[in-house]
Order: sequence, then C-alpha cells, then structure tokens
Amino acid sequence: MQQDSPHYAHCLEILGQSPLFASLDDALLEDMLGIFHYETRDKDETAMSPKQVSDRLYIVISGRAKVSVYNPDSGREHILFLIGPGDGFDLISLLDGEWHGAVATALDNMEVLSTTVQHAREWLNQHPGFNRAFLPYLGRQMHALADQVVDLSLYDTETRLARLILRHLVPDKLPSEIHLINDLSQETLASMIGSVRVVVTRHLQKWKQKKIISGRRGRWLVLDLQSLLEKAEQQIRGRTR
Amino acid sequence: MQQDSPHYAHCLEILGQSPLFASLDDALLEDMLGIFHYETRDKDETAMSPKQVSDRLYIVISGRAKVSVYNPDSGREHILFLIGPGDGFDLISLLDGEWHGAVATALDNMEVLSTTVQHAREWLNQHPGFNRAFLPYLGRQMHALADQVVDLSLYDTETRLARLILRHLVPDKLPSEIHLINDLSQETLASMIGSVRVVVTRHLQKWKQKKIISGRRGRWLVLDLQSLLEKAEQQIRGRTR
DNA sequence: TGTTCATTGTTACCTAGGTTACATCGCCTG
DNA sequence: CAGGCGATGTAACCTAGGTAACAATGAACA
Repeated sequence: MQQDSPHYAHCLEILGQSPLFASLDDALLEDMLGIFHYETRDKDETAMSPKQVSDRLYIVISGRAKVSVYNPDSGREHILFLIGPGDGFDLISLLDGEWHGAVATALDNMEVLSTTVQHAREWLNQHPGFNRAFLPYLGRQMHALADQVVDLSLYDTETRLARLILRHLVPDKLPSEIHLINDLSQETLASMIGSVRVVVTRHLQKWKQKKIISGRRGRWLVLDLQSLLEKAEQQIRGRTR
Repeated sequence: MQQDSPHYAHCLEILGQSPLFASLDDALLEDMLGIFHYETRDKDETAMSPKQVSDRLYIVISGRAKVSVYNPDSGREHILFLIGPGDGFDLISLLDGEWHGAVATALDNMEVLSTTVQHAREWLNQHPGFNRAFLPYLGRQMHALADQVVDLSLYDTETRLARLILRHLVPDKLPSEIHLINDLSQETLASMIGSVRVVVTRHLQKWKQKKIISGRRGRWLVLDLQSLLEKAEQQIRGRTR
C-alpha cells in the first residue's frame, strides 16, 4: 500500500487503535503497511481464504466477518470466530501452514488489508519485537477456542447462550445492551453456540417471559443480569474464584 | 538445573528430540536448562498448575499427562490436551496470563522441568530466535483446539470416536495398532471426545461385531480401516480435498 | 488361590434438544 | 400500498445419547 493511497491515513488510524498493532510506533506501522494491499469485500461475500489458494492473510479495517466451518452432510455451520476492525484472519497460517476447512464470510461491507504469508513471515522475522503484541493476541484466540470446547462439552444450550450474551455485554449498568451480537440473526447466534435456531428462540422467549431480558427483533436488553449470571454460573465460578 | 545433576544429560537428550526444542543448538539448550528445575510427579498426581498459584510453567521429560477441565455440577471432565515428552504445559500462560480452570494430571509417573513464567518470559525476550520453533508449536495447539470445537459442534459421538482413533493410529499397514491412547480407559477416551463411558463402549462393541476392530481390554486393533475412515468421512474430505 | 477393586459389558429408561412444518411479523421494493 | 421475503415465533414429534444400575471380567496383591 502506497503512502499516497486515499485510504492510507484511515488504515493507519484503525491499526493504531487495534490491540495487535497499537504498540508499534508509527514508523514501524508505516513500514508494515508497505507489504499490504487494500481491498474491499461486500456483505455476504466469502471474504477470504477460499481454502484452496489461501497463501494470503488479512487484517480487518472496517466491518465484521465470521470464520466458520461447515458439515457438508447436515448443512450445519459453526462459527469459530467473529472478527472486527484490527483483527487478523488466518494469522494462524503464519504459524503452522493452513487451517483447512474454515471459511471467512463478510457480515458487513468490509475494508481489509491483505498480503501473502511469505511476505508476512519475512516481515515478522525482521521485526521480532512485534511478537510482544502478537503472542498475547494469539493467547486470547487460544483461550477463546478453549472456552468454546469447554462450553460445548460440559454445558447445555441454555448455559452456552447465556455465556455468549454475557461475553458480549457492554460492561455498563443495567439495563445493559448487548454489544456486537445485537444485530446478528438468531440463526447466527445458534451457530456460535453449536445449536440451531429453534432452540435459541426457545430460550430467548422463555427468558423474556421471566423478565430476564426484553425487546425483540435483534434489539435485546438484559433486565436481570443476576439471573443470567446464574444460568452461566459454572463459568463465573471459574473466573472469579 | 545444574550441569552436574544426574538428570542433566537425560533431559538434554529428550529436549533435543522434541519438535519444540530440536532446532536449538546445544549451547542454547543448555542455557535454557539453567532456568529450569527438575521435578517428578507420581501417576494420578495433580501434576501441575493447581489453578490458584500457577505462575509456573512446565516441560515434560517422561510420562504423559492430561490437561482437563471439570464441570463441578455434573462431575463431568473434558480433556483438552494429552501431553507427552517434549511437550510444554501452560505455555499459553507465557502469552496471555492464566488459563483458569484447566488442571493437569499425571497419567504415568513423570519427570518434568519447571520454571516461573517470569523467568521464561525473560529468556524468551533474550532469545527471540526461539519463536521460530515456538510459533509453529502454538499453531498446532490451536489447530488441535479448533478440531475439537468442530468435532463437538458438528459431528456425532460415533464420528468423534472414529476420528480420535484415526488421529492416533500408527501410520502403518493393517492391522494397525492404536498408538498412545491404547492403554487409556474407556472413561478417559470418553472425556476426550466429550461423551461418557457407556457410549464409548457401545460404539466399540458395535464396531467389534462388524469386524471393524478387534481385541479388547484396551488392546485394540483396527481391522477395517476403510470403514473407520467412512465413519469419519467429513473430516477426511476436509483434509484431502 | 482366594479376595479386592477398577475397568468393562449390557440393559432399561428418560430427557435435552434437534427436525419439520407452519403461521406471523416487519422490512424493503416496485 | 401490495406483494415478496427473510427473520422470527410456536408447536408436535422423534431420536441420539446420557443416567442409573448391575453383572462379568481380570489384574494385583496378600
């Protein structure tokens, strides 16, 4: 990406705010931008890494994407990650070749930066200091995956849904809005917790009757945080004790 | 660990064979050994990281351990990783603070090396070249976790069991022995695939009748690899296409 | 060589949650 | 404003697989 690109300043700003890149000073950041290309993706477009070719990796500038995996037989989808501005996709490929089977799809119109794994590796070797930010970032991803395994294996759908919501609450006073996932369809929610739409609707509706949440049509509010926390108790225990 | 320790040579040899450390030259390896302590763990002992205190991290020299997580209510256990000689545990803590909730338990009598996260971080900073081996190692861990998520969310218990076995086959001609997990109890197998013992027994017994596997009492042989592969079809598809 | 204890095999039973199928809502577009 | 369409709400039904309970096996040890 060239200095004179109309998007240059914009990208620089976004990256500066991202936890992954915030620690880099401007000079380094600009150096890095040099190996990237600016691209856009339309909503619902298979955003990146159509598994065959992907020797590329991406950084999100604006918009969100889901990284998911499909069961061709049942047609079911599971969403591994939700990624937004400042997040990278397929960064894992930097580490250890390809992760086949996962596909990223744009949830909104997006701006992304892309480069080849090759270039990124070289850059990384020349700038080992970047690991200071990169390793913690990977750590968070691993934790997120581990959390999913634990959820799927040890807890029921109600608990999993409660946790999904709690993880995305804006940490504010009640009634608290549900951040990020608010405008996602129940279908999408379902494939984030490894279940199906009908089940998500069931729980949501039950909670609504119990006055734990209110609203509808993707604009939910949490009324009774305490109850939700109880549904997700085990997790909380693990976190606080 | 001092040069004159009776275990020094032994440890050096093991580490030299491990994928994580093989790339380090001897001088570097010996330098690293300097920050570690030699310890032993008895079978069934909570090997490491009793979640509260763990500002330590470990490398396995001999024996195996399971890294698992529990649901206090149901009493169910799920095994996140199986680790053996050359593997590290809690290396993730290097990246991103603690991963609460996971406990490592020795499956055999073990020899381990331990050090503090603090020391390890310092060493890592002084030896950024280690990342060359460390990052791919992390990558493999992430893939393993992602595989688990996919399995749990998209496939039934039979498929999951088939895959667990296939992943541990010694890549040899038939009848093929089942490596590593061979001497693990069905209980343990169950908690590796997120199910319960009875179900594992059911599938194993059914396969035995169909002549897909033979043997018993933890000494199983795969007779009909093809059938097993079919049970696990989707995964294979993902891998080979 | 009996006794003990953990691991297995086997069965009957029961429920969380997945399937299917519709009816309804609300938004967008012509 | 009508029609179309995706996203929702709901209900009837069904099954994978979890629970509970017990019997059989076999290794370990006295």
